[in-house]
Amino acid sequence: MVHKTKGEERKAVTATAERREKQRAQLIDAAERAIARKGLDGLKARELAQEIGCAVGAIYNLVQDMDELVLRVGSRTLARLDAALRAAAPQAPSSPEEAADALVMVALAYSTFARDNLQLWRVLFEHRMAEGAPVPDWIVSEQMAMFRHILEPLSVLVPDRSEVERGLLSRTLFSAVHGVVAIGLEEKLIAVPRRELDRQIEGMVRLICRGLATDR
Amino acid sequence: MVHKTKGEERKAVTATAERREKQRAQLIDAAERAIARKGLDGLKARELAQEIGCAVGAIYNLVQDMDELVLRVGSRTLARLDAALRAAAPQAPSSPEEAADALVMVALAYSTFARDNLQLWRVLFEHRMAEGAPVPDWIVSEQMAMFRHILEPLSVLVPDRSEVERGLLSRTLFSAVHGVVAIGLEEKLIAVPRRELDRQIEGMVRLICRGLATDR
DNA sequence: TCCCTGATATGAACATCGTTCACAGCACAT
DNA sequence: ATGTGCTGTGAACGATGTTCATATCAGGGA
Repeated sequence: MVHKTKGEERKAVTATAERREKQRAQLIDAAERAIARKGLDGLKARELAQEIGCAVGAIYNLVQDMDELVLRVGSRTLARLDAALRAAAPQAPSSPEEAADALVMVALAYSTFARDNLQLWRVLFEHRMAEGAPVPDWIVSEQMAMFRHILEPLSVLVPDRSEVERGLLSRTLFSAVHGVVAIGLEEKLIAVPRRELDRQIEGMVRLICRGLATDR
Repeated sequence: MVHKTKGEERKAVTATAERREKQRAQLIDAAERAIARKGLDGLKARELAQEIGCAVGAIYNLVQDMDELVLRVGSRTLARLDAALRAAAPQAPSSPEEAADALVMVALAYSTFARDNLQLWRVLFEHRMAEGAPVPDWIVSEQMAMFRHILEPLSVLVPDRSEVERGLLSRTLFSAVHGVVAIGLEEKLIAVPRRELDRQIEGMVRLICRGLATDR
């Protein structure tokens, strides 16, 4: 086939690429299950190959790296987390009190999600790119999207502050809640019972909200 | 040597054990340097062996595991962190205002330490025990000791709350600051400049302190 | 219908880990 | 001097991610 038109190429590509896309989905599914069950270190190329029924080498036709695979699983997790946070505070608050409630709800939803998806959630923060770390930009934008769930109630709570100020604040608030959850679920320390953890989270968020609302 | 007295045994042991202890210190030094320079993944048994001038197998006479080595490095880091936090708030505060200042100082010292010892600091939280994870109890007690730097000012700030309540609060406060620092230093997201990070930390701690002080 | 060619799948091979182990050498008591 | 128990040695082992020569296949032209 010396001469190959665009159309022929596309047809040929779509024919095989369909299978490929399906198998790629299977691969990500398998990887997701493996991580959820055995953690990030439990992800083995050979096990995945066996599970989706192909040779080890074939994986590298579906995905460039193991890193890319982890990233794609992370993307799914991030999407589910986003949905969970959205469900926690469906409509925009119309008063500072509602805003505070919304922030508490989002924070507790975050805690619940992390607990229910412990291993997958950990991957979002544990995983580090190898060496030169050319972080894909779609990851960055996905991360930013998560702050939105905090940014909206925050805009109701402190409407007088500047946009960038609220951006920083939302990031700080998210990070604080994340820290409490992360260390609370860390079994290296004495585990905190769920009730207490949720109580601490709510208390902290309310303290910050009250402080923000009554700020000079 | 059918019969060996206690004295003989001790003498024999101390003779070789002295070298061993010295070499073990060298090993931990080398591991610390390696981690500080190249991160936890840059810690290789063969490189360590070459650096301290022994065979790979000899490492396992000085240390049971690579895990134990990481733990020992972590212990050192924790000790330095403890010293840094102690230096940040030397004397016990005598008023709620001083207590709040002390907490801010400790939080900023934490941020500074994390920034200046990024890789070593990360190991404290990244590292996970293999499988059955029999976490050594000296690690736990060392971790608890860190909360003390927060617990003391907190006792001045909210002297009416119960002991256990303050314990939980100190843990929560630590976790919140840790979260802000951890995500702030994460290069997977857009890096936050140091000034802004410190400002956010101070702002958050002051908000929480004010909320605690004026709590009904 | 029958190749022939370019893409794809295969799994053995490779590099690199942590860890183990049979063996050599050494220090020291006898 | 001599044997004996400890200790250092580095080759070997078992995993692991990744690559690559080779086999297989799909599908379009005579």
